Amino acid sequence: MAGTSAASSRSDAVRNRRLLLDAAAAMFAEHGVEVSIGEIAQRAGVGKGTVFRHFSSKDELLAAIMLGLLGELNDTGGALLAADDAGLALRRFMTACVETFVRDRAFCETVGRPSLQHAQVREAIHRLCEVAEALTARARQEGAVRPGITGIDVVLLVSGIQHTAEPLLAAEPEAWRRYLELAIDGITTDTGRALPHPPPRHLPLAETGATAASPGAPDPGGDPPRARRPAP
Amino acid sequence: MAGTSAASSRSDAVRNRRLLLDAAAAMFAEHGVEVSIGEIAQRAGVGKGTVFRHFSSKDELLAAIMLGLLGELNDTGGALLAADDAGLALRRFMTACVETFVRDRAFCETVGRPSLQHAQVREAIHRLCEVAEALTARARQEGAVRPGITGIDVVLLVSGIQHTAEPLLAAEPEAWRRYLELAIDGITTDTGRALPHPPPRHLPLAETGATAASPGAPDPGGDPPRARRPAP
Amino acid sequence: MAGTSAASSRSDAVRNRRLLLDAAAAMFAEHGVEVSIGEIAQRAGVGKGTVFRHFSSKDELLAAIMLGLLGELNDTGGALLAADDAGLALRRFMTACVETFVRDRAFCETVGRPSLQHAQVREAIHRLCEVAEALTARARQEGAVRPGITGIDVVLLVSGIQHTAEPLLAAEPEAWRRYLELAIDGITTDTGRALPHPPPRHLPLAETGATAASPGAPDPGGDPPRARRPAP
Amino acid sequence: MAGTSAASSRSDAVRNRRLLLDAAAAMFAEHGVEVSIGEIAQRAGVGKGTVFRHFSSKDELLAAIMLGLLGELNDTGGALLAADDAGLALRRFMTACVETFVRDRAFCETVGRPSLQHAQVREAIHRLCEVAEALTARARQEGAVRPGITGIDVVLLVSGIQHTAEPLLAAEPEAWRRYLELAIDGITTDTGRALPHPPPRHLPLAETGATAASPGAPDPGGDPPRARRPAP
DNA sequence: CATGAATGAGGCTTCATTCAT
DNA sequence: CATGAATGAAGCCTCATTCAT
Repeated sequence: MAGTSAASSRSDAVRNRRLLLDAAAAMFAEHGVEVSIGEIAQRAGVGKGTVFRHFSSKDELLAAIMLGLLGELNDTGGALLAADDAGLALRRFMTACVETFVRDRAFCETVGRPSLQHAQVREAIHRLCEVAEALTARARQEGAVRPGITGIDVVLLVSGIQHTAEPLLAAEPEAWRRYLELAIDGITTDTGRALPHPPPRHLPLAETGATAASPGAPDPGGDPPRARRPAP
Repeated sequence: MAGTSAASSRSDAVRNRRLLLDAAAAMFAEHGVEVSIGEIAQRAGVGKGTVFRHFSSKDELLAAIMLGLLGELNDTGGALLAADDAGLALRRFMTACVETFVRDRAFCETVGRPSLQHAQVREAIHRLCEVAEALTARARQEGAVRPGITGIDVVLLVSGIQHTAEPLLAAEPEAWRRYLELAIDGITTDTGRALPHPPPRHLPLAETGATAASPGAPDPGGDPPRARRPAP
Repeated sequence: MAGTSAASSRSDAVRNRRLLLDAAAAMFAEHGVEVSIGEIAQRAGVGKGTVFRHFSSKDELLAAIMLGLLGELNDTGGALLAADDAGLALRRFMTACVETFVRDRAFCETVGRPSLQHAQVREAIHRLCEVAEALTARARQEGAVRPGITGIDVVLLVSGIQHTAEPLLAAEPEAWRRYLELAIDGITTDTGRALPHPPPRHLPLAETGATAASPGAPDPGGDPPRARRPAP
Repeated sequence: MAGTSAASSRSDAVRNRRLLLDAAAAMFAEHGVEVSIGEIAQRAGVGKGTVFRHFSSKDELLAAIMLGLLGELNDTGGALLAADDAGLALRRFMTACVETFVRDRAFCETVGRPSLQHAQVREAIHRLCEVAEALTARARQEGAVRPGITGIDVVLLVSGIQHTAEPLLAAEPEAWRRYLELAIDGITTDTGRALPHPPPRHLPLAETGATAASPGAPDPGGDPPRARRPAP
């Protein structure tokens, strides 16, 4: 019903997109990926249809938020490459990463999982690993981390740190610092002994049918590759 | 007691119960707690109703599986208390824990989360923390772990290790050993510096209002305690 | 598994039937016809299958109980036919009826409803109406009830009295006496004015396909004939 | 408020809501509260989900219908308070009530039962009792009803009248008039004898623990308060 | 004969997504 | 463009009845 005059459709849309991203970011952060589109729309003060006008699916919306956060981390990491103290830079990068994880439930559920369907998110995670690798390499050369530690290790660790601290966070929001410190100690101290498993070369990010899976056999039972356990 | 009940004596029922537990264990392990009762029943080769004959709800079934796994770990930990080398005993306990986590997606989603509704599971986790504390205390006295590390730290860490390695496991099922080693190095090496956050006193396990819930924080709107981030 | 010797199968069965009838009577009385077979079996201390050995369906079991109660009322009514004071006899019959209704939730839900499928129950209700008619006729002749009141009226009224008092019974178990008195006053006092609707000739008891309904058209949408209400 | 909400403004939604209410009213009237949401949706020609868009649960839908009917009766009663002939006004009120009961199976199953969970429905029934009391009081002063008859008596009686006539209604839709007349005669004629039970003070409407529930009777095992009969 | 295990249809409810207004 | 109404698949759970032990 037209409504308040011949509204400036363009700027309205821009504003709505902003409202939507903010609302979705907050809701995903608080409630995780399971939050319903309806709740996000309500928080944004728009209709549910508007969500789908701006984002073709819930996954796209989620991806947009995640890309924003990943972008921030990539920027942070990039800036830290210019720091003098490589060890401190790495520590700051890891701190920034854990803070992001700790703040955002959906980020935890999305990043570092092999079930990532979204190409751009995979790409951004890949870049994050590269940034982490660059920072780690500098720290390695400086002797600030033990040999064999890679950027992927670092990215995986920050995700794990959040998970470690998770049960405590409601009562003690800063508890993650304890486990970050432990992890940094773990990758810093050179015990002389080699780690029992070679460093990961790359982060395997699931693809629905890319290289290996022939399109004719799309894994009908389909599921994120996980779990073994032989029948007992 | 509820649901799990005593013995069903009849041989076919026992067999079906076994089939059911195995199927549920496998499905929960592979697909996590979200797997549907229908799929479990199908895998077990029984009707949906049969699941509910043996377990009064999906939660009871899940709890039965989780209690089994937690029981195994508790037994393992208990046995290791008799070992000579306390440091090695702790390592073996942590290894056993991570192996369980790594094998079982639902275990990861259930244990160490603050949203545990099931009293017996909470109790078993509590016992796991006590076993971990006993093992850790011995290792601490022996100097095998740095001061201030507690059993709860250990339990939280093994959960985090699984999470850290998770993206690699499909391609490299033993990758968790790398991160377990890092974590053990982290809690072993005494850097002299104190950790930035005091050790956790207890694992906060959600309760609907039972014993511990302070009357001042009734959380009426109810939600898994999680997430910060004020509205932007 | 034979068990405790070569049990006297005959007397066992008799005993079980008794246990079952008592348990079913109590459960139907307390919880109404919706009570589950499982609960009845449990209360009787027998297996669910035993219920179906003795009664081919839940309806048969229900009918057996109802027939017992109806039989008692018929006997009571029959005995009262020999009483001197016909008015008092009728009052006593009605009192006995209401007491039965008030004691038994399933009796209320079953008797006097047009949805009675069970031939023997229909027959017993029919007999109850005849007994009521005999008592009423005597009272009418004696001038103890106004003209035009029939046995069917009486049977319908006692059912209605229970229903009237129902909401009060939990708090005041004897409240039905108030409404029984009102009803008796209603059928006793001759106002001189004729009642606005002719006395019912017979109690229409539903049949699933007896006389009218051709077996080829078994009322597929099937439902107790009830309710009109044109679209408003 | 809940569920029913304000206006839906959009014309198709309004139309569907209307269709839904009509369909639900008809189905509840015909088949009682046990009718399934699926059947209601089908009758309305909408999807099952649409029902839940308009009403947050089956209970809310039922309550909406019941509140409508109770509202009509309350309005009718209120208007009759202005009538000259208080006795006639009461008769007309009772007639309107019975007509509503007789038309609607769910209304019978809902109103006057102690198992009412819905606060607004309880409230509306309470108001109905007040209206009935006002009408009855006027009739009492006028000598049109015998002493001691209350509004609650009247409300209970109309419910009982429906129940009395129920078995006849399919064959003789107006048969209730006979029993209404009897009931009116019962409460009109002053026999001089006091009724055997004191008039009900209030209609006990089940509450989960709200206002009136005496702390001494918390009914922990929970069950619709009903049934006596000790275990045999 | 008795048991209680298994079945499976059917009920309520949620939610991503589509589409008429 | 925005809206929010409609959809329908899917999930959990109950229970009368059948049947292997």
